[in-house]
Amino acid sequence: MRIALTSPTTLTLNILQTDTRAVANYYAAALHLCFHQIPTSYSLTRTVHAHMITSGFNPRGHILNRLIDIYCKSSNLFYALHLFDNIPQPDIIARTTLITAHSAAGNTKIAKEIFDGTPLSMRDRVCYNAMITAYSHSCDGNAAMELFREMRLLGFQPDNYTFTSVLSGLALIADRETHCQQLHCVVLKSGTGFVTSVVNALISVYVKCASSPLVVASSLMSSARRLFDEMPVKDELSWTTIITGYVKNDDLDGARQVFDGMDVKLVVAWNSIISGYVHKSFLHEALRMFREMHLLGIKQDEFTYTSAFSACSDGRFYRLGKQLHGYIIRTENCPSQEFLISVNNSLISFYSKCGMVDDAKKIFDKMEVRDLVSGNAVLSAYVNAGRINEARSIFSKMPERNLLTWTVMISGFSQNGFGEEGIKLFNQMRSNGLGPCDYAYAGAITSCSVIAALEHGRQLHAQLIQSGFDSSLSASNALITMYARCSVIEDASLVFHTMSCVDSVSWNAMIAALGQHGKGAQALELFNQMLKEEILPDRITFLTILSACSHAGLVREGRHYFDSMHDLYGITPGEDHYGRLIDLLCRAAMFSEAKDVIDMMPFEPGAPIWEALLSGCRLHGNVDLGAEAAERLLELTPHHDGTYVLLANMYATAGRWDEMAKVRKLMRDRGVKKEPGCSWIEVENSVHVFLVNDIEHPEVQGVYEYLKELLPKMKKLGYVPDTKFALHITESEQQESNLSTHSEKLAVVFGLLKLPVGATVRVFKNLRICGDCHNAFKFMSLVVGREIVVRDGKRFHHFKEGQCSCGNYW
DNA sequence: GTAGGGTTAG
Repeated sequence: MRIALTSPTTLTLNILQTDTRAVANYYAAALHLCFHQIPTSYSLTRTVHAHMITSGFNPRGHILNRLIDIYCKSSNLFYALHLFDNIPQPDIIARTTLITAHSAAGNTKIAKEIFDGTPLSMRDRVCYNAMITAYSHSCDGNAAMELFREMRLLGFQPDNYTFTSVLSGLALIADRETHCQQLHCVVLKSGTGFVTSVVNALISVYVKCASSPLVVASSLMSSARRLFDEMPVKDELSWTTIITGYVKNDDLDGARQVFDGMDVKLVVAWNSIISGYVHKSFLHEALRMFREMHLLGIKQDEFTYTSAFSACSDGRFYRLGKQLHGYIIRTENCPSQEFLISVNNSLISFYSKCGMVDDAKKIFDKMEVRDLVSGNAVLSAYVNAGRINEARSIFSKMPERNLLTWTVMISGFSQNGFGEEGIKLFNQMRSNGLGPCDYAYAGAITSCSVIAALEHGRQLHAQLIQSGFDSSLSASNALITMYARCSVIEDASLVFHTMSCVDSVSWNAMIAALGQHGKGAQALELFNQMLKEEILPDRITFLTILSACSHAGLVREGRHYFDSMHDLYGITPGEDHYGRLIDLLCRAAMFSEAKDVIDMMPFEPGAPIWEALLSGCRLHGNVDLGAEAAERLLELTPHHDGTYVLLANMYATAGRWDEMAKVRKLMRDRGVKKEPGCSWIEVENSVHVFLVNDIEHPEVQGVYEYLKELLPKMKKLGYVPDTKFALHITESEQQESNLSTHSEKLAVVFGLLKLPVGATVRVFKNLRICGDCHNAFKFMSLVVGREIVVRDGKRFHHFKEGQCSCGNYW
């Protein structure tokens, strides 16, 4: 008999004897050689196995087990299983081998079948260990825990392996303090409390349990720390487990303390701390450590770089990010594929977040190998830049998608006003078998608010509750806005007031809901309540507040809040805030004050400022100032059609028809498609157009006459509020008031009244139904005795018998 | 044991 290993993959087989015992020994030795070449020994093993078959040798017992083991370990489960199935009475070793192999291959179900098929009398500790590992591996912590209990009840003594597996399984379901402590006791009693791997696993359970929202993190982290401090032997894992534990529990000082005590600081530890600083937005500190690491000559890896780019995505560090990009290209001579994918992915997101979408796309295009994250990153780059068509095209070409991909696209649609497509995509995602997460729900709900699909929104709300996501902040915040935009402000309020925890987004949403419904005073009341509860207002809160003041004509209050923004809350007003302030002043016809604000602004006025001024001038027919604003606006954004429309309407409001005619000629010459002061009403594919401010237009004349007639009746029935309401019909009435009900809307009503009952009506354009308009519509429905339905791109309103409801329409 | 891709408010 001769066995020779001539090369790593060749085995010379030579059988000279027929003594079965000797043959068995011979094969055992051959398999021993194969075993030591796992995982590349597959063909070698096949040769030995084939040899057995041709020579009539029937492998049994430990030889068969070894063969199964090798097949399993060299990723050939198929052969292993085939062999196993032909064993009349497989012993515990064969079974355990297969359980381990199936578990490693991710097939817990088969592992469980084998385990369940193993008689109790045959089971041993190793077999239990294997099955517990299988459960932990498949993230089934409960099953792991249960089997651990069963094992102990049956009198098996757990060992290191048992504890490590059951602890790693338990880490998945760690949300109960008692669980950890019980297991801790068992570990101590078993005498394995000094084994490094077991203590590491125990620390890991404490750490994960501390991250659970249901427990007090600090005491669990202290237990973990005590375990760590008392460990007789610490390995790399011990250090990183405790450091990342602190980082995950937002205790960067704790992490830092342990980190500083490390003799040899591991790259993983650096990375973990740096990423912690980035997540907590301590960007300077993150970058400081990054630099320190670099100066100390520690080799930085893809994890370090991705955190660094994430820090640089803030915009303040754009140049640094660019430099780092160049540095990596220069110094990484032979980067691995993993390195390239990770770093490029983070570069895509870096460039995109700094507003350089095309640079982000360039990185994506240049990548030789991409993964799902690359696709998602470039998709969200386009979505955030509002380039929805490019996003759509990326989405359709993506070779694989996950929940995140769908969520990005759904919210991309909703953010860009494509509500129907958002809802459609959400449904498609579900029919593809992907369970929505709360972010996806938030996107779908926002889609509903975009098209005012109240009934659909209500259904989603119900499903949200059913699937247990109703505690989700983002979904609830989206619900507030959905109900508000569908004019069911009571439901918006109900969602807000029943939320178990709210954030500034929730407050902003609710304040905006009130402000948009003309309830300016209530909006301010809620804002003050927010301050009382010590929630810090942010930039958006102030935008909302300024709008609310503007709509309610609360000039003094608006100015006060504008000033307090900087003085009390340290928020520097941006151009958008100045825009709202100017809007506020102009609506109150305080033009010289508005002009003063523009002159004193710390930056050059841009398009939003001039636009606010122009709209104010349009409202009051302030032709001179308006013309100046329009001129500036046309210099800055020459292709923006809205400017022409505003300008034309301004002249119309002032009754300067010659100038208006000039603007309209200009519009025709420059190919502007929009009509000044128009509303479109589409009825079963035909479109009626009403030119509202063009007094000479016969349809508009009709509207004006009609409204003039109705106004006294409205006042009599109380549909006109006491103050600050005006139908935009006569010059004198306009001057009386700070506000104007958009005459476009009234034109729409006028048009609707002439339509057959039940006709499908879609109203395009940005016709927001403010509180005043609401009253006018209610009144119309009462007077003319028919239902009026308005879909204004944002909301859906159903007026009937002098009331408005927005339900039961979709 | 570490990273990179998401949401909601104007």
